[in-house]
Amino acid sequence: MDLSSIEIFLAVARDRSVTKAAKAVGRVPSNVTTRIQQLEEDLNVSLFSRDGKKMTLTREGETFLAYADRLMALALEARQAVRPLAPSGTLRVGTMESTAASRLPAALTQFNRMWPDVSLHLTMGASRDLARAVVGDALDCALIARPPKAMRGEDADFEAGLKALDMEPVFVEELLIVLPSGHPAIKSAADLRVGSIAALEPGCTYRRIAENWARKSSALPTSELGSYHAILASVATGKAAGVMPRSVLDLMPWPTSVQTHQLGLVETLLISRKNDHPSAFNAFHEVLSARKGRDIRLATN
Amino acid sequence: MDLSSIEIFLAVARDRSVTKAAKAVGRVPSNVTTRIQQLEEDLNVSLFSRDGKKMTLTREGETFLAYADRLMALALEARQAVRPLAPSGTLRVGTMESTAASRLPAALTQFNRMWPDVSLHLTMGASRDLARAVVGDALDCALIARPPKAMRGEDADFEAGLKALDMEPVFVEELLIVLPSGHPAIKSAADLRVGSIAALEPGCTYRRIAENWARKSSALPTSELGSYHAILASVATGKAAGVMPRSVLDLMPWPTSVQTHQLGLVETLLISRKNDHPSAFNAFHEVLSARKGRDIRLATN
DNA sequence: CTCCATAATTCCGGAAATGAGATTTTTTCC
DNA sequence: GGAAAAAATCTCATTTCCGGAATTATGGAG
Repeated sequence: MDLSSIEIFLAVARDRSVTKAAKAVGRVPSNVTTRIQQLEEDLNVSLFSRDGKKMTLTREGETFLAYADRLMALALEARQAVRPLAPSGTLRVGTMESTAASRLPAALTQFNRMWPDVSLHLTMGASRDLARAVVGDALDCALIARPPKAMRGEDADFEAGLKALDMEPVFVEELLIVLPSGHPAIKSAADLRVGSIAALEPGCTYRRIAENWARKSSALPTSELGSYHAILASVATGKAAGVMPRSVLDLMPWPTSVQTHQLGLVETLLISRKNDHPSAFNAFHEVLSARKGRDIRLATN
Repeated sequence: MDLSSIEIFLAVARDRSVTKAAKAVGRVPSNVTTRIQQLEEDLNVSLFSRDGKKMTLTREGETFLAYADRLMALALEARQAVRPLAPSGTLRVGTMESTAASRLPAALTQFNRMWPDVSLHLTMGASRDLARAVVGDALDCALIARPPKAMRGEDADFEAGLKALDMEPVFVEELLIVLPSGHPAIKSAADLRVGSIAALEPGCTYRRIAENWARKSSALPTSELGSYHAILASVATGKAAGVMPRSVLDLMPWPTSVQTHQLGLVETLLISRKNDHPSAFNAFHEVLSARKGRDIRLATN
């Protein structure tokens, strides 16, 4: 029994879907299928009942889920416990607005409980600026979104800066275009019936992805707003289409009255300077890694 | 982090030796070394201090040991918990005298605590007879010693019977010739200054191994006794050399006053009919497997 | 002090497990 | 009934893992 199998199991159990779980843990679906099958064979019990496309836990799966959670928690605790010098001092973490809203609350709570002696300094910003700050030692690490492969050529500086850094994927976000409530479904930016695209700062990767997508088939201007709440308010007026990951949208008070269009999946990376990993950073890294498959994914169906 | 690495870690931690741990978990020493190194790298901490040939736990190793134990226990509990139908009824287990004495007490206690509804029927006997009983459905499973490769040809019937069974190694025993207290050290059977070799029944694998060894350089008769206590008493008279695994000798009341000679390592196998694994058997199998690296090895140094 | 036996590590080749894609099958939704 | 989507299956390249041989290091005996 391998702890990575258990991580995969947890993801499938939560998402009730091989495909989604695969995205969440950064693997390919066929692989997830086989790992689950191996686990089932190893335990000699069927963990999921395959009702067509849905994967629902069997009764045995439910009981195993409880143990799986405890095993992961215990493994994390073990990792943290053997740290020779208890992390202390300050850790300067940079984060995107969206990650701060959706993913960090739980993780930071956990981290604080484990290492109360570390004082966390959170800085919000766009991916570009955060990366620069890490390179320039103004931050110890940051959570950023890297543009998808196809767009990497456009911002050579950014990419060059990343070369000097350690990077590790910790989350996967589904990036959305959010449309006003009455707006018809769209296939491409040409179908947009709004006056602008509402996004955050220019250095924001999500904004760049959206602009890149829009540019192909329309000439909409971008209107710059300060927060995701402001963006959604702007969408609510009917004048703009917003850009945000699903995890953020799911937190918002208007759950149903918006139409969305998928722009694709974007990884969130934890970046840090190579060979400069203070104990507090490693602890933070471990806490984030342990949450990989485990975060609440709110009402994806 | 892989649970098999943790099993290996536990073995090394207990034995303070890569070589012994390798035997205990049924692997080759180089492999054990690598797995420990991987674990250390993964945790980014040094678990053992290599003082020459000894492997002693570091302080971090000590704290990890506690977690390792809990992880293995939790994993076993998880396995047992998902069993769809709780084992019940009876399980007929055959065992060698030696295994019953040294290895089973702890395992059976644990098993009884977990599955009080299973009534265990223990039968003691020689490996040959036990194997026959399993084939003939007089037992559900048995713990036997298989002759080492070199001797397999001699008892074709026995080997043929095993072909029809599932086999899995669960323990490794160090087989010894036990000499009377004043007896000089020996290199081979030719150096023996006793009248006979004291062993159990003819079907006993340990006896056969000893006879095979003796035959090469002496013509000593075998005197057959009914129990290991009887054998040791016979050795104490100075007239015989006894045959028994170290784990049994270690349990005996005369710890120091005997001289021993190593005959080699012999695996203890759990055998069962193929495709005939009642729930209670699987539970028993899991309990034994989980103890692989964990049993108390008494004063090997 | 040197040689020898023992233990750990390193090195290397074959075997097994893993993961990514392509393909197939099944199900659900039009 | 057909199209879309999801899971399972298959294949292949890659990685990892394991066992055995060679190497290094240590402690003990002469």
